[in-house]
Amino acid sequence: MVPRTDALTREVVDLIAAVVARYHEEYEAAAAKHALTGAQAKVLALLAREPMPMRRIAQLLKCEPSNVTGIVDRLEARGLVERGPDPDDRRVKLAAATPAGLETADRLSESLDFAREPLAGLSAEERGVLRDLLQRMLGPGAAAPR
Amino acid sequence: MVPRTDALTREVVDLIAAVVARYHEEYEAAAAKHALTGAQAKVLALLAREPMPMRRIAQLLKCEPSNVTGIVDRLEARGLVERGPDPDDRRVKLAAATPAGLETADRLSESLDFAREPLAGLSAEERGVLRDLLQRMLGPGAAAPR
DNA sequence: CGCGTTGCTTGACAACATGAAATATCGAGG
DNA sequence: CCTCGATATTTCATGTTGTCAAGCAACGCG
Repeated sequence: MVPRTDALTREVVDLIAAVVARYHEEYEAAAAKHALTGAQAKVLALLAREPMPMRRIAQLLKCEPSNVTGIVDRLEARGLVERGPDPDDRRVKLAAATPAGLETADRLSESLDFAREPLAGLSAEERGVLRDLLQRMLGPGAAAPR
Repeated sequence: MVPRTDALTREVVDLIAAVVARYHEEYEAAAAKHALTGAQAKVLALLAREPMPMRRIAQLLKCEPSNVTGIVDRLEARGLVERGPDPDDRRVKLAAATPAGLETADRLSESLDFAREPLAGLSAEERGVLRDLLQRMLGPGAAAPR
């Protein structure tokens, strides 16, 4: 009987699981350094790039809008984020990072570039190969969202 | 000024972030199919391989033992897991999957082999290269825990 | 035996997550 | 203009995950 999944594929899947675990660990640790949770760090990073409606945050986080309300509440309570009106639609609230929020986001992004250190062990050529393989693995819709 | 992180590395970091996001999505979705949360699925998968003390589950999940108590409670309430005594140490409780738990874990693992499909687009040779690169990226302590 | 350590649970609490219901606004059709 | 369905956000209830501190039972060493 042919195994549904061959040994090599399984090995790669396990390695990916290890990468995922490691990524999370480092992400949470980096966020914690600034007294943020992972979810808060994600939202702050988004808003540091560009203000956006609550609804859009929920879409990017793939969660319910009612959840975003709480996360932004907590960021706002700490002065890292502000809610403002959308001039074009009074239903919408635009969340935006405050100057303090931008500053925190900056310091955060320095810590949370996971794999900068791990990747250092790879030559530029190898990083290129890795990029191509990951891109093909993720398929066509893998425009990097930075 | 030399950028702290070059464009290629940043690209790879973004791709890894995308892989992590995708992995999570699919993992949660697979777990939800069996009315399990991600954490419950992880614990069940561990116990399907081998019974183990609560303490060890906490170590593998990198969380507090008191947290594991709740997760195992919920799995036990659904008859997927059982707590038994450790013959060698009466402080220890060995958690083990029940037959129903094993069955659920089996069906689960079929859904949650992330990247089996994505990896299909890669040749065996390419998967080998990917494995080597990921291994080197993760460093020496990357023994696959399956 | 006595005592520090270990394994697990309990309780209080915060964050995250979902779903349903309430409110306000928008936009299209009559 | 007015109604009515759709959309954006919030609030509330509820459940799961996570932490930490405290408690209890059992271990094992001196």
